[in-house]
Amino acid sequence: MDVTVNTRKDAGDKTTRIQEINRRIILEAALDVFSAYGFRGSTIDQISEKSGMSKPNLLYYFKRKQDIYVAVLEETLEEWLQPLHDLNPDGDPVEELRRYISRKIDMSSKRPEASRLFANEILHGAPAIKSFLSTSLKKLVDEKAAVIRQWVSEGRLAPIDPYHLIFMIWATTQHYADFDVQVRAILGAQVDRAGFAEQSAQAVLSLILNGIKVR
Amino acid sequence: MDVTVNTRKDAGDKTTRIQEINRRIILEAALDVFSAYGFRGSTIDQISEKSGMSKPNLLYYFKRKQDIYVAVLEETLEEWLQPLHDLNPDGDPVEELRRYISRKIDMSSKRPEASRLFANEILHGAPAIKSFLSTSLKKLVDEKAAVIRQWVSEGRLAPIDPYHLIFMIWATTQHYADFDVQVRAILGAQVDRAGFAEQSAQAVLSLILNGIKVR
DNA sequence: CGAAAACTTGACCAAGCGGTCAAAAGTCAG
DNA sequence: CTGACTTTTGACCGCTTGGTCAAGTTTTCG
Repeated sequence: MDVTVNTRKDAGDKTTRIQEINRRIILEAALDVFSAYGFRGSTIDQISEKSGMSKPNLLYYFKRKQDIYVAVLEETLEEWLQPLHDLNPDGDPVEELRRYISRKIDMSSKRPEASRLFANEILHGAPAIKSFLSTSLKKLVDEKAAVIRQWVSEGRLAPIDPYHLIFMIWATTQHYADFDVQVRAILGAQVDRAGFAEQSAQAVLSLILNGIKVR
Repeated sequence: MDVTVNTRKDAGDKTTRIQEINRRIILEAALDVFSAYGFRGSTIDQISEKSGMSKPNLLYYFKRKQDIYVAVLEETLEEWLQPLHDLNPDGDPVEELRRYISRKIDMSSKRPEASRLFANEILHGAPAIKSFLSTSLKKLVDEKAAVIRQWVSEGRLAPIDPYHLIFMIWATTQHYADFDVQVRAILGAQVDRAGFAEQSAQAVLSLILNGIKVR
């Protein structure tokens, strides 16, 4: 089981209208279920129930449980990496990173299931996306790390290893989604108050940006 | 299933020498297995194989799979929180935080299984330790957050919300353990080179400490 | 309309897995 | 040594779960 992030639609098997709709429904239900319980912890029955579809019917659209899982991952991956893609070498370093961090936090708060899905997958050795990580993802990160390194060498950012900076941004921005129950246990009801997301964003932003600003 | 972090040894049932030894063996094997596959993803057979013990024998020491899981969590929790416990209100703020971060990174690099065990548990809603999180852990964090807040109000640290600071320290220090495969996919072999742990520690330390130093 | 294709489902199967049990093997105090 | 105990195990059970299948229903399109 491994993802190549292909653009589907192999050969000439056309997808019908019903297929389009039902795949959508299944993948949405599957994201919820897989992100909550992990691959092994989720059952096809849960997904079929959540999608209001009989199990054999669900298996009609995706031959195996793994196929659903891989499809969900594939679907969400691109969206998840878009902000990093958009990091602009020609922009202002601090402003670019601020925007990157903000978008990551925004995504984590609006689609925590996606964040947890990846967290779980990677936590358990990334069996389904290992090759993706060491090809496409590595390439993207190498590219953006070079940009950051360039900024540093031009004296527009405090000296910091670009890879570690990226890891730290990932870690901090996804923490609130992945470890939500822990954050809730400690902060209680205020997590649900309006403005909490902004407040967290502000804390993360100020700490990281302070750490990388030239002084 | 829920942990109260009790000190075991209920009533007067004495533990024999053999019990002592075998429980140890089982818990060690269980940590490996559970941290790699999660609760649902692990099987009693895996644990019994890893511990070189027959399944019924293993069940002789722990009646149910959950009991093993809870015991492992319980065992590791205290150790895991020790560094935060040791944060000294009377020490130098920056020095205290440097020591805290260093110890967390050290633990993550030396016992990544423990880190992953918790990460997985929390990621999936902390079914076994939810009550612990909102009692003991909350109490500890509240206490230490007050210390940090005090430091800030005395002008010995840059103004930052202490809770978010703690979350960020957790996020960054545990990232290298929890998302090891991703880090490896991107950085390749250098992860195994001597000094990598120190290099990561340095990056995390410099960024966070820069962010909280008064200037 | 009518038939081919697409879609849906109840019933079913085999493997995996948590857990039991009774009986055998080992340990240890008196 | 012996008998009470602790420990160990092979065989087994029932439930869950991924996946199949044949037969039915609906959609599509000439």
